[in-house]
Amino acid sequence: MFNHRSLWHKALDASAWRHTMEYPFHKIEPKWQKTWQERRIFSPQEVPGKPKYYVLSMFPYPSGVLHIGHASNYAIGDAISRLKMMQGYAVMQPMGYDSFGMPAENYAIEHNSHPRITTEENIASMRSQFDSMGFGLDWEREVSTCRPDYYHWGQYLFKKLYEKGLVYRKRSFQNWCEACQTVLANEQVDEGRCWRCHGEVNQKELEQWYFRITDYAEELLDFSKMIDWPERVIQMQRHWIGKSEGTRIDFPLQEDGSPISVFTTRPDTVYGVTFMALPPEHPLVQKWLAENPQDTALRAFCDKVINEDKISRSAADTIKEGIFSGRHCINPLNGSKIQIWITNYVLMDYGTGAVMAVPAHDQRDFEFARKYDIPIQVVIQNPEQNLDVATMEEAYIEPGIMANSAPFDGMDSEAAKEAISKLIEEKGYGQVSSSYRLRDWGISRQRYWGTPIPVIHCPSCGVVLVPDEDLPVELPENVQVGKTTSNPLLSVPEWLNVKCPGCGGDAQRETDTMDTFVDSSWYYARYADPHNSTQPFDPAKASYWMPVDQYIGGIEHAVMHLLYARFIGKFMRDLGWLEADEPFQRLLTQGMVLKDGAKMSKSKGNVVDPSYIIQKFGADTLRVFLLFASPPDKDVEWSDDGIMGAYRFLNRIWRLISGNRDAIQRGLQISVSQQDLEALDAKDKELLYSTHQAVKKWLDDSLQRMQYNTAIAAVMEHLNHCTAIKDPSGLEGAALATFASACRSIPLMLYPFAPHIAEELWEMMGYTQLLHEVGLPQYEERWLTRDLITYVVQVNGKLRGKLEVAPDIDEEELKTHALNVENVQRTLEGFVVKKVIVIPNKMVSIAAAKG
RNA sequence: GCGAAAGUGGCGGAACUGGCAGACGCGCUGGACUUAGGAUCCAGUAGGUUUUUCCUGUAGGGGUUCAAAUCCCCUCUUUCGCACCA
Repeated sequence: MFNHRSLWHKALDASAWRHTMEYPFHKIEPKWQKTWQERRIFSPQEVPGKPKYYVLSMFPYPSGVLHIGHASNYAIGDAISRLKMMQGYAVMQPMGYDSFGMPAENYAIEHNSHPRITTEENIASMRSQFDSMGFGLDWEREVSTCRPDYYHWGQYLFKKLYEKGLVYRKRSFQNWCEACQTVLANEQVDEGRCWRCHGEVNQKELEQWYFRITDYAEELLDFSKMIDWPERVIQMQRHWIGKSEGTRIDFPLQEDGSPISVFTTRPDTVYGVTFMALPPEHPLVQKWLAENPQDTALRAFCDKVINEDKISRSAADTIKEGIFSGRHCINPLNGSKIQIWITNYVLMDYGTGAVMAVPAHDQRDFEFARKYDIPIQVVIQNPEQNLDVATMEEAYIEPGIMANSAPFDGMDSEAAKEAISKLIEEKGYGQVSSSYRLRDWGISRQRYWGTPIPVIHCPSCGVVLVPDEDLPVELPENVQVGKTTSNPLLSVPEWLNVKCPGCGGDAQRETDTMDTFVDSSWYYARYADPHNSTQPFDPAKASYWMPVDQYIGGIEHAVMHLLYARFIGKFMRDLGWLEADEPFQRLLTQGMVLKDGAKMSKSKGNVVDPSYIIQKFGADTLRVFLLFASPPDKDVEWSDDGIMGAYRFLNRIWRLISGNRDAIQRGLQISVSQQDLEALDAKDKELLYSTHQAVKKWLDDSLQRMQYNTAIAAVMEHLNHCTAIKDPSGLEGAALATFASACRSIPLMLYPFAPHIAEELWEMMGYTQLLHEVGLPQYEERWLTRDLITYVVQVNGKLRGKLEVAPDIDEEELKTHALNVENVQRTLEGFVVKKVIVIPNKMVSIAAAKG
């Protein structure tokens, strides 16, 4: 907590109490939270014709403790939400819990309890912490992914995907985390380690369920439907999908003519193929192994490579190794005989899982060929320096002039790419195609605490989907969590063994559960109709609320969650459940809260507990600090002094308004004419100008730019102007009215950031409406421009004087004035004026040369 | 290695389309009120200087412009993403 200073611990010391600044946030905050809740202002209904605004912050895993990062994240969402409420939108800001998954299971093991119990306890505890922050969340729409009424529809969605051919099962080598005892999707492996526990990941052959996200690869590359997504996230997704265009070519095997398919982006190098590279996992290799059990050298090599962990195998600097298979295939273009090698550097799950190796023009193939003395054939000549196989030290990967490529010799290689592809298609050797880095999404997890996959395995019928009327397939309760080494659901026979819905014979349930990213890939739509018990949601309600107007979450979800959610969103659209092509119109990736430059974590011992801050300084202080410290998409550096600054700011406001309560109330009753205002003396008129300017800046920063730090700065600046008025109670007439209306704007501008104190001050001024009903503060154009404008005068780019003139001054007159400024005259001595440039309302710039 | 973003006081950060660099806050310095200060109020706070008067200054170097933190080129540093993707 506050370990580098102990100042505030003294704040609770009674002897020092009387001098400590203090506004009654302890009373105010619960009061308004209760009022909001009673009046249900955060539970919007669908009102046809009323514009809606859907603000969604990524739902948390219910750890039981509200972290400062949550506070920061949801403070941003709440600011947007309340701003939109002031603007008159029907605002929905729901909240729920991503409550399935390993952490919940591990937490229960740790506490020797059941995840259902610990999860519900944690949810209750988080709920009260959310409320103590004063977030405007619609709890009537709460969802929790681990409850049967939610995962029922996840199972239903699985069935729909299955029926549309987007689910399949495949036996293959998987990323296996030994610590978590489960498989991981490729996206969940980070530098060869588990994204959650950072344990080592190795390869295990398993049968797994997959979602065919690759069917949507092309559409997922279309980002044109988003209004405002960070370019960074789009780039990351684009790169993750990794489309490359090229050609698929079939190389017939010498022995029986059956084809080996390769994918290449360099069809122009096809005459330079000198060997074929296959990974040990390739089906052909597996077939050869099965047919020739006596080939121990091949067997040993394959076993070794497959069992090598993925980190070292996939690292770019791993030494390339291979073994000659003893077999050959034929290059269909020139009939040459090509050796087939089994290697450790080809990936089974990219392209076709086989590579035509062109050592002269691919660095990896080059290294391999040099190591094993495989011939190298130059087919693209470097126009600047002739390539010689004998002396080449690296592959030549640039374009050049075709050589040793029969009919294409002398052609430019870029042109040859197309010509050769065309020839390949004409002759039926292959076809032009695209390949994606994106893999299908493996959703099976060998864990207990997840959505059961609604499938029954029947010895005679095979895979049978659980009928709709039997959904949800509920998780059994009596599982010895943490006590099983294999799939936990296998240990519950009364759940496991069922009758086949097809033939009525003995059958077994699927014991894998779904990746929790499945749960979070459609929750945004469930919020539109969270209690529907006959379908995932009513499409009519979804049509009102969807898409999400503003989605907020961490950059860590740039690829996984956001890509999966887009995929399922598009699928639900294709089913006719949703109308929008994209579920999230705008995306804000908020920054992290750092302390001492590092992410807060228990292990580093630099965690700040938000409830401690709320208790000492109030939720409004915490929110103002978090929003003021930096723009929403940047990291926030935690600062104890910064908290004090925010607290001081709110106290100053409190003193200003509560201290001048009567004057303000009186001033608000006075009706003033335009003439009265025009006649104000300079000091009071200045307050009028600065009020309108502050409101304008505030509106701009908070609504257009979503830059709350500067919006709050505008309020602070405005406060400074208000407190500069020394004796407000002595004011009267238009001057008092001006002061009162300057003060009146403060709660309005504070509301999205510090809603409790804002409501209290508003009430103190004698108003009875809640602030979101009042609407946004307004400004008038007239009071943005002062009677006199200050022009800066520059000579050759340097500030040489200032000029106070009327806003409607004639340009020529202004130039004359500028040239006559004393200091300007002095600077211009010995110079000839070449040009005078006027920037309206800002400056006069004089270009002069020695003369 | 490839790609992207960023670099501004002691600190967090402002400066939106090129137009007074350092808004606002923190911290610091001095003062006021005080038994006291961790409250509050006032003044100051980029560096230098001849301290109402000019010079330098937005990672460094060049360029475009009347005018550059902002645009262009090169270099350096940091962060992030990807990393045998054929």
